[in-house]
Amino acid sequence: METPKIFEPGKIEEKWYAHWMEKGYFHSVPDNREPYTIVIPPPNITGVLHMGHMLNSTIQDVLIRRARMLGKNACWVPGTDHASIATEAKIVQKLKAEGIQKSDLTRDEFLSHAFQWKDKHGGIILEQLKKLGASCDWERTHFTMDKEYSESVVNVFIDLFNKGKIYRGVRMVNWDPEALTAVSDEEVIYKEVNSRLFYVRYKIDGSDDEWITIATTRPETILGDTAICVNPLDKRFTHLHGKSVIVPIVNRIVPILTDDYVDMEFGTGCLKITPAHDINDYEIGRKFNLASIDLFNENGTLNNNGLHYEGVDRFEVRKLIEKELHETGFLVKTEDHINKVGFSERTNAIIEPKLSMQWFVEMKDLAKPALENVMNNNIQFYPEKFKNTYRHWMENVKDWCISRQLWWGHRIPAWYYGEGVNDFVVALTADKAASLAHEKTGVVYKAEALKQDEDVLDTWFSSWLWPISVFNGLTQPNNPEINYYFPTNDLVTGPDIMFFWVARMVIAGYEYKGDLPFKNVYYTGIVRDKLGRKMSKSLGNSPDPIALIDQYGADGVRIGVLISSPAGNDLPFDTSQCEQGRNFTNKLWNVYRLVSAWEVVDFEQPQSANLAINWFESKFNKALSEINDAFDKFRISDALMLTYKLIWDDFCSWYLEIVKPGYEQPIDKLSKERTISFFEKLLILVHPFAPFISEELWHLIGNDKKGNDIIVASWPIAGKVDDATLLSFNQCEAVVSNIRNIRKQQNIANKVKLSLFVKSQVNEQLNFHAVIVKLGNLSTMEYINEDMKGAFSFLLGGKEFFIPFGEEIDIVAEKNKILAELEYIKGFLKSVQGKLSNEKFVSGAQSSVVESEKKKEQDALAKIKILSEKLAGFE
RNA sequence: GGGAGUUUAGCUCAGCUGGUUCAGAGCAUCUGCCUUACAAGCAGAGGGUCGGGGGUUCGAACCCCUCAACUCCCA
Repeated sequence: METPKIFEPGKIEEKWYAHWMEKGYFHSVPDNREPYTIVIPPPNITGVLHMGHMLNSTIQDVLIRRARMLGKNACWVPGTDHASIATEAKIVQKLKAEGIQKSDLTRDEFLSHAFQWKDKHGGIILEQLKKLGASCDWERTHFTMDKEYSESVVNVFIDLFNKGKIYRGVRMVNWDPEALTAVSDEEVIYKEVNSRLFYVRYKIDGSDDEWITIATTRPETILGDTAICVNPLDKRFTHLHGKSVIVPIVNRIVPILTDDYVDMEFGTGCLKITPAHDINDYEIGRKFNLASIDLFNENGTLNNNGLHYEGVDRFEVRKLIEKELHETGFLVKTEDHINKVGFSERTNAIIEPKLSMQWFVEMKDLAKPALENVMNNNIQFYPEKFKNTYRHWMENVKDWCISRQLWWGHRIPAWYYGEGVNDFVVALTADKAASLAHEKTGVVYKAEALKQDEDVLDTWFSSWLWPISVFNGLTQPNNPEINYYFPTNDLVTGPDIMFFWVARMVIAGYEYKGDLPFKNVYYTGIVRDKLGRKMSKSLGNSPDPIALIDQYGADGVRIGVLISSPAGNDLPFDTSQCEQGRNFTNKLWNVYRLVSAWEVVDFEQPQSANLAINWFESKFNKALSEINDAFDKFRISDALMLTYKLIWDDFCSWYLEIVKPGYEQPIDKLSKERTISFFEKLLILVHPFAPFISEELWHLIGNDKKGNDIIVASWPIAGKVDDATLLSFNQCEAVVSNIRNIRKQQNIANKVKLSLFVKSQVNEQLNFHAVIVKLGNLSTMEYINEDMKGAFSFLLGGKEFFIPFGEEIDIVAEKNKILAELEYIKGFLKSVQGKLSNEKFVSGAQSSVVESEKKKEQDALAKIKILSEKLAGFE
């Protein structure tokens, strides 16, 4: 059967993935090998695979596959995150489409809908990862709301509460009026928006016609003003200190305060204070003990403090109140203005700062070991620059609002026995709570009489336990698995969740295991499109990864996303990169086509082949050390590029071209064996990047019989490197290139055989004589002592090479070429001599540097001599 | 407003402690080849005042100052 010219990935991917699964290669159990563990950043169960996952997962798979080949017990734990806000929103939406309102359902009914949805759609993204070749230990798949996992989360809450690190209180929080929940500071995204600055005048209380003008971007909050404030140093307002103003529309009399928080340059230098709806105003309000007048309902409409605007949406009120202020003469003017507005990360609704009763984690003490151990590199960040960002956040860490007014998530284990603020206890079960309440109050409560907190916990309050809880490290402390796999080795994630997740996992690691959760954190960049835009659903600029895999093959896509994505750098993605990846797999395929077609006959190995084998042995070993080094430094793209060049340039373009016999000629046994053995090793190196084709070819070249698979083949050990061989091969390459160059310039067809003459002081053959003859397509290659006239020539390593002119030769062009070269060398000599004649250089520079300059001078002089003689030869 | 980072070929990036023919790689481009594994290929070539300016040094892509542009984080 004819082997197709083009590699067809679709045919083999499923086959090998099923084979690997069947053999259980992905599954890990603790043994006496060294563990190598990665926990996947669990994607949202609502998610479908996007390019960010592709990048992230490919990197993890590369690391895992290489570790497996290095003989480690590789364990990549997959799973999904319940993603409370995103998922709840999705389910609410879905129910709405079916004509069901969330408010019509009980909590239990809603949750049953949610779990049904999860069971049906929750695993899509994991199935997609399989197409990519991800070698996750699927038997270990976890979900952040699994029974045992949930137990860990709730217990951690109880534990932190008992340690006094969790408290409940009324604070200014970020309110998402669409999701109807509080969110953490990290879930607010500030964006610049075009808005307007409204100048509104307030009448000074007790005056006839004296006014003060404030500037605000939020005129609708005027109804909640309880003061206005100026800078104490602002001379414009000194005469008003201690007076009061009348707030328009509500006609409330509020004081004029002074505080240096107020920026004299901004607006009018006079600020209205609405403590209920702005974090800074809130602080000022606390300082001056001002009343907070809450204006908004949970959904962003105005409440009964909004007077005639009650029930109207906050942005609608902004328009209406502008009109009213204008008509009543309070609005002085408006200006266009750019300001930063907070948006909800999940719903994109504009966040409303709102006072509310929530649960918080006190972060300050918890953060200490987490900061320390990153700063001292116990946990290493790649790239290191992210340490700065991390430190900045940790040093200014704020308390973490962890309660969410949602149903989908881990319900807060607080039980209320009364109406008072402190009438609650925290416990795992109602029974336990009842007895605690009894202890606390002396009153006997029935478990059924207690009311559990309605709120659930922030998703990240469960994700931060991920590296511990996927091994049940909290529910079964010191079980063999947690002891074996934890701390995990590497974490691969995006810098965008450094605070949400990475920092908090580090905190949890130290708090609950007294140890780091992972040793290295590799931050990937953001995948962007050709135009540099972030890939997103709304822009529609994100290619469908599965479609890409269908088009280019999983291996091609993996190479495509890795080929230019150094750690921490954004990846400007273009499908042409997948094309490059696919072309590379095709190249590998054709190596197989070539080598497999060689017919072996027993004859003596040609010298050129022998030389090539010796050279490639060294070349391979050298490249292998470089590749290992790149991996050790998490320079994955470099490792790939080194592998790519080793295969394409060194192996295919040089080695195979030397070894390969002429058309329909047989090959000797030894050369074929050695070639296949090199190819095997190269396939191993390429396997982490291109698992499917490497497995396929591994079997096609005969490893079927041995019954082993490349996925568990041993990573090669770098052997001896003979530098002298590498050096002389470089020379050989240069000679061949020069010959080809002359062919090209003179339009001499490749088929035409040439003669090459080498003039050399020492009368010995070049090391790679036979190789040059073969690749240069030479009829003869001879050594001479005299210059040759009537020939093209080039200089290399102190030797002069001549190719006699054939017929139609352009003498003038040849002469000009030599002249140009001479010119260049003379310039070079001048700069070298300039250095050497500079006394400061000779005395100041290291002697080795001076020596090398002297050597350069000698070489240049010799070259000039040769070129001048050559030129004379044309006369 | 505060902080961090980036700027090297058309694009994406390497370039270590300032010193070797150090200005590099891949892709893209151009030229010639359907040569017998691969045209998804082969061979060859061109292309950069290292963001601008100043300084330190015998010597600067690299160190210092300054200006500019961009990116990210925080408020």
